[in-house]
Amino acid sequence: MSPRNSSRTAGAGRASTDLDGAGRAGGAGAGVVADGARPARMSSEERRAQILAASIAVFGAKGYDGATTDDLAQAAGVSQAYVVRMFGSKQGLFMAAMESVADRLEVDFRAALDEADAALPVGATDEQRTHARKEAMSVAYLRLLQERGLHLTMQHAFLRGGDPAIGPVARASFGRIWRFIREDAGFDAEFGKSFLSYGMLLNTLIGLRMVDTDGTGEADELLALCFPDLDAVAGVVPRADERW
Amino acid sequence: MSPRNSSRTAGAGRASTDLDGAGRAGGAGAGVVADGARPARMSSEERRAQILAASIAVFGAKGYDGATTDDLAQAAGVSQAYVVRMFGSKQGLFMAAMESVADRLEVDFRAALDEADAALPVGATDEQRTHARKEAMSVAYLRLLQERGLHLTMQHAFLRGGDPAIGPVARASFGRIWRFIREDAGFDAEFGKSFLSYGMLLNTLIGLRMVDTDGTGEADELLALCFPDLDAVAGVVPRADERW
DNA sequence: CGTTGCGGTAATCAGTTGATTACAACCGAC
DNA sequence: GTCGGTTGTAATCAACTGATTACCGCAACG
Repeated sequence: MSPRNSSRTAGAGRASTDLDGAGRAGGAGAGVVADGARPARMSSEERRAQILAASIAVFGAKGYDGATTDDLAQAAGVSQAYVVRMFGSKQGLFMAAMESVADRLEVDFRAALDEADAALPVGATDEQRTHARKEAMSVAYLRLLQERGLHLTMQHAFLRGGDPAIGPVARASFGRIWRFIREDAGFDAEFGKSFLSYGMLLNTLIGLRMVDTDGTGEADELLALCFPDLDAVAGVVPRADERW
Repeated sequence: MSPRNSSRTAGAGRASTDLDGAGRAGGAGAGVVADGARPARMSSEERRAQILAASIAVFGAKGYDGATTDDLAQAAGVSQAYVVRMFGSKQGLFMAAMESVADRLEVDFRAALDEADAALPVGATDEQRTHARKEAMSVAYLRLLQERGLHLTMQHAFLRGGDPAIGPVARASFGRIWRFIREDAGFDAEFGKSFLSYGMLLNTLIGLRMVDTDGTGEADELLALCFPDLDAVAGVVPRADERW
């Protein structure tokens, strides 16, 4: 009966009425294009990446239960039916998103450590090296705030340990990060604990949208302690009024 | 048409997780009773407390979006319509639950500090006293694991900063705890930060249901570091297979 | 040329779910 | 004993949502 929620259909508008110019887009490039933009056909691999990125943003803002497959689809610019089919289910998409997040964390951490090593002056002590590497980890973690929703998607996943399907994936992701810190990076357990603690506190402050709520200043003393460069962060972090 | 989900009605549904003693005795009988038992009429104040306790357990396990008003009602042993009417809306109930959690945290922290002071040997140094008080905070926080769902309800609330109604309540609760640590308890900001960090990491591990998943042992080195008495905790914390 | 496969959507279904309404049982006060 | 405020419920509504189905259009290929 009802045409379903107005925007359940795919974003780019006119789909079926395509008859007109029907133009066609430059095949090869498959650019992101904006313009008056065509729906643009792309490889399923590209679409997959696009949907994953959009999902991370949306899941981060609304959580697993709070995000509808329609939200996800709209954010990615495709139809609701498509996301469901491509990932089998909303659950499948969430698990893929979480794995994507863990991948990204590992990649960025590894790169940060390599850079820290490369930037080390010749003849630096082990202690100096370790310190630089620890610092690099934190910086990398904060820099990832630019990846919309990454921290919060992770946080939402970490609350779903009781889900028979998602739980194992979430634990595995957490486990990977821990293993990276201990084995690949070679930090001691004590640092591992405090680094993760710090990370979870940051995630919490972000989830609370405390960075920015310039009003009350509930605990901006804590904010200042947690975010070395608060101003820089404030421009990137999700705002309180931004439902998403 | 359909009589709604079988258990949407109240029925003699078992009282929530909390022992029957629950909030305390007080009232004349108000037995929880089992038997063939009548639902038993109670004062709205008692009901309110009962629903709140049940809600903390359920919201902790399923989150705000994941918990249905029917889940909440069943856990409290009342009808779905009743919880909605008593708190106005599911949102209202969640906000009340979060405030209840913050109250409980503050009360227990305060009591723990008082006890620590009382237990201090005469002539103890300031440093000894501070150390004992810090230790008492952590112990109190872990002991609160017995309050089913408290940590996870908090954690869920901390992810809803973007909600126009819940966000302010969540931030206020967090702010209260921070203010308690800094002003009432008088700890320095550095401790405040590391205490909260530790707390958020604990909440994460609990949300992941990592305590217990005896299987993989993803990161039990970390668990051992975080939980001073892991065995004691394992009996209380929600298990992975326990959807709620 | 046709046909086969794939990217992609509209329409729709079936099950949920928060809220509302109307009504029932109970208890204390007068 | 009955009247009124409460405690509490069954039934239902209207909206939403994840998934499924059936279909469209393009491109490459033989």
